[in-house]
Amino acid sequence: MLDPKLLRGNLDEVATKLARRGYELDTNAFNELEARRKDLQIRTQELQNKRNTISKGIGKAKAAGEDIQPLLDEVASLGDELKAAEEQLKTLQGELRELLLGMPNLPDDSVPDGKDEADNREERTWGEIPAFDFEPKDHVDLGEALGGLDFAAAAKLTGSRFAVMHGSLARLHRALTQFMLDLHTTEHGYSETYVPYMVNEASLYGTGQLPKFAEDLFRLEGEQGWHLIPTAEVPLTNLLRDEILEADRLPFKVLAHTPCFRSEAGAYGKDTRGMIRQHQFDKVELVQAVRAEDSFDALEELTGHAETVLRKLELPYRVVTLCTGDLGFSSAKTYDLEVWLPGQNKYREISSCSNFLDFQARRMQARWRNPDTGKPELLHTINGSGLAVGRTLVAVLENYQQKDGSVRVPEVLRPYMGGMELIR
RNA sequence: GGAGAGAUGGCAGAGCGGUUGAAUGCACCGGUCUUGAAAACCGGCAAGGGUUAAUAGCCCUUCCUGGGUUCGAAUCCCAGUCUCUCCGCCA
Repeated sequence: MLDPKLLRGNLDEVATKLARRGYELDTNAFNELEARRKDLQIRTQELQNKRNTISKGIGKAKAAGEDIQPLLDEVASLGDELKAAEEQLKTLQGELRELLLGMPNLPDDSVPDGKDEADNREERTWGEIPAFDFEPKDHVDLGEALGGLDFAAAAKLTGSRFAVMHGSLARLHRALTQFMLDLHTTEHGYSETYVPYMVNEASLYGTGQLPKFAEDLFRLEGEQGWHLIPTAEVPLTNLLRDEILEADRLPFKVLAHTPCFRSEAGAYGKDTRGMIRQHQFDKVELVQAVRAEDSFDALEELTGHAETVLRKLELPYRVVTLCTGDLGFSSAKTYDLEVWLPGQNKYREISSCSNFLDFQARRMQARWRNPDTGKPELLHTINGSGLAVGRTLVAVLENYQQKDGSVRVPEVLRPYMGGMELIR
């Protein structure tokens, strides 16, 4: 959520920045709504003040044994007007809040303008794109031939966009997860965390999935309003909701390995083959919360942590800065890590690292106490995948494949695979 | 699932329908004392919002959440959430 004070004071500037990402802010409508809010709020609070003053007077008069009837008469006339004003104010503030909750974050100045992923800016590439002396297969052909990937079984058990893994590939999936967890906890300073895979609506409002993106989520039946998590970002970041951290707890760095559940509404026909786009996939998620002035450094650092996974796995990748049109709702700046997939002959997203500034923190009142002032200040939140496990498995299969259809095991994974060097 | 108890400031813990945003203790911050520290003593110390140039004043809201009663609710009523204890069931 954007700072309401920023909107009041710099509306045109905010509108200009929002326009960069294709969000049209009706400044006249906002101004009109805001003017009404101001009037109504001032009037309501005046009435409340009057009522409070008289009521206290009644208490005193009664204690002194005086006649309270004149005071009762005076306050009686207030009643209806106050009630009406309070109700109107509540409605109006609800409208303003809805508007604010539906407004995306402002893109950082360093974010390139653009319409879609074609306008993203490549920052750097790493690794050699492998040259094969045979026609490389994609992960589906490789996995099915190895007997480790079974999409037909998954379709029978559940439906499309699910996977069943067997044997060495299932183990490779687990090995990748363990490798990532160990790397980030021992070398990058994240605290391993176990979280619920279902969250309530307040948590989803906090990170920005609600109210606008309900159709992307799986909602469970029942009164509670629980949803399956689309990413561990939701439970991890919401650990800080309604909290005030002491300064010595910063930077706050946590990580979790969880399954992620996405309805993929609106993705019909997209990436229908294989494991690229599933309703359920595993991910190791990195989350940081830091002081405002540290957040862009933290974004670089966290992106580097995700890159380290790819480097240690020796998978070629590139880093792109998402353009304004491709930027996620809550993010001010996002780097995508795209891994090279020989089966598709292109780079595909495998991690997304974002700085949300105080956008999420304001929604969830996540603060830290500045010892210099003694006052709470909003945190800045940063997160990124480190990495999406399923897509990493795809990348390993396709980049490490051999002519005979076997797959070499990356060096760093061998300890997690009981020393196995080759999957055949 | 059944029965009972509870939810108050960073923590512990008082609180009669009326000058209670809330006693007291601990923690924390500042000061006095001290070579320094501790102790002792003095003072300060919730959050969110509005107004405003203001991080100054003033005002509003908040004692789990949402309704209600009342001139006035932390205190009374209703519904819900969560925690604890006992019983049942269970990985």
